[in-house]
Amino acid sequence: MARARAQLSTRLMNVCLAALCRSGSLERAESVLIDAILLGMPPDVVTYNTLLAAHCRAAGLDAGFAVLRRMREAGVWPNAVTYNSLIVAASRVGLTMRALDLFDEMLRAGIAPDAWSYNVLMHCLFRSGHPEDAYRVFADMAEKGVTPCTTTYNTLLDGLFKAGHATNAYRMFRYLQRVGLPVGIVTYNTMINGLCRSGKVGYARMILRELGRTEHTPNAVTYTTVMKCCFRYGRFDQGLETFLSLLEGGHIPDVFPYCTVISALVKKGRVEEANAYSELMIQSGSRLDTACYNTLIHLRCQEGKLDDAFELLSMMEEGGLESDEYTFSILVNGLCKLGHIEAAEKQLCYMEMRDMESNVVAYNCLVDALCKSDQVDAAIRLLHDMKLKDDFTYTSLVHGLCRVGRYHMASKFLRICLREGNNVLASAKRAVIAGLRSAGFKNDVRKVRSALYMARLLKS
DNA sequence: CTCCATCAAG
Repeated sequence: MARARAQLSTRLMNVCLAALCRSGSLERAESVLIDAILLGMPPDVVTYNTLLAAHCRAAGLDAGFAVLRRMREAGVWPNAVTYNSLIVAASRVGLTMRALDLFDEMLRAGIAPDAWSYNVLMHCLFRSGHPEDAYRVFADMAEKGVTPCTTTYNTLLDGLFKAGHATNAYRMFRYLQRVGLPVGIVTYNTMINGLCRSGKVGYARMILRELGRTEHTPNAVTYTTVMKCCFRYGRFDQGLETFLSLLEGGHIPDVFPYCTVISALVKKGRVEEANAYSELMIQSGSRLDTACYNTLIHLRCQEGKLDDAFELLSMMEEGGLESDEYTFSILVNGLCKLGHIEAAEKQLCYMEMRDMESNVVAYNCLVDALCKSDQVDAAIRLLHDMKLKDDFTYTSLVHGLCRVGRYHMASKFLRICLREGNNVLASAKRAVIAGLRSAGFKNDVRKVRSALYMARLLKS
């Protein structure tokens, strides 16, 4: 009887704890735990799992491990949910090997992975660019007799699209429908998004129409996906209408639609409307994350209000949000466009100090700005600092070199670029060939042509 | 009662 009462109160405490964790009051959740122990309510595995997931979200994987130690000290054994949360935390920061190790550790500890374990592992492998391993996990799941759920299929479909297998994803979707496997609104959203991004707009429209004939209700994600698709394919007014129809439906519970429409407006130079929707987003009461701030900073830069942009940056950092590679590329781009090349270089230095995983876009902005202001040699020097270069890097550089008449150097970089497996825009290729020809470098024209031919062969 | 999937930012 006393035991039953203790279990009931533990359950109540867990509900309370989960609510506090959800609202971000981790400290209060911890003090509730202390009070509960003092009052004789023993924490159980759910209590610790709740705290573990919250700590992982707030402070990362190591904070999660600290909770794992605490639960072991309290004599509470971790279960599949515990490991699932840790795997997610590892996956979130790109620690794929760590996630795989945790999965193995779970097996060694005699804890049977559930569908969620397989789902999170699959997702981790897809997002780290290992689709083949993800498919293997899916096969392994079936072999171990764990039934895939909606999330499993949704993860798989999205992964197929992201790995460039749109046709396979489409077939898989039809298969799921045919055999009556779970297909929900997330599945439809995944399909519409994937088809759009892989250029199969007609198919995307077909799936959207099909969605309208089902009992599933399109949600904010559906609207955002459709909007983005419109903006992508130049149907600006249609995209804006989609946003407005979502707005008419009442309160938008999500920042995604706002960010989508604001950046589309900024790109069009319609900053007044962008400002109006920024206000709505801020007033909507949703918590602004780094992407929201980045969108707003981009808007300020585009307006030429650099002081306001940097003020937003400090607001964001004071709010406990970290700037990311998007923030830096937006700032570098904004500074360059307003002629503050040195300040842009300073931002790149900050970025180097932060040791961010991807800085190629920020570098590209500066390379492009240097090339456009005829400081091609400075751009070439900058290229040496870049760990990774892409098509944009070389397109800017090749165009820049052609503009100042250095066609030989341009052809040299074009060939380096092709050798590295990169490419440049067709306009840059034409500029090089036309330039070489006009300068009478017949030999170079031949070399460039054969390099382009080789690159095409290797592609197919 | 606790853990996963779809949409936004250059």
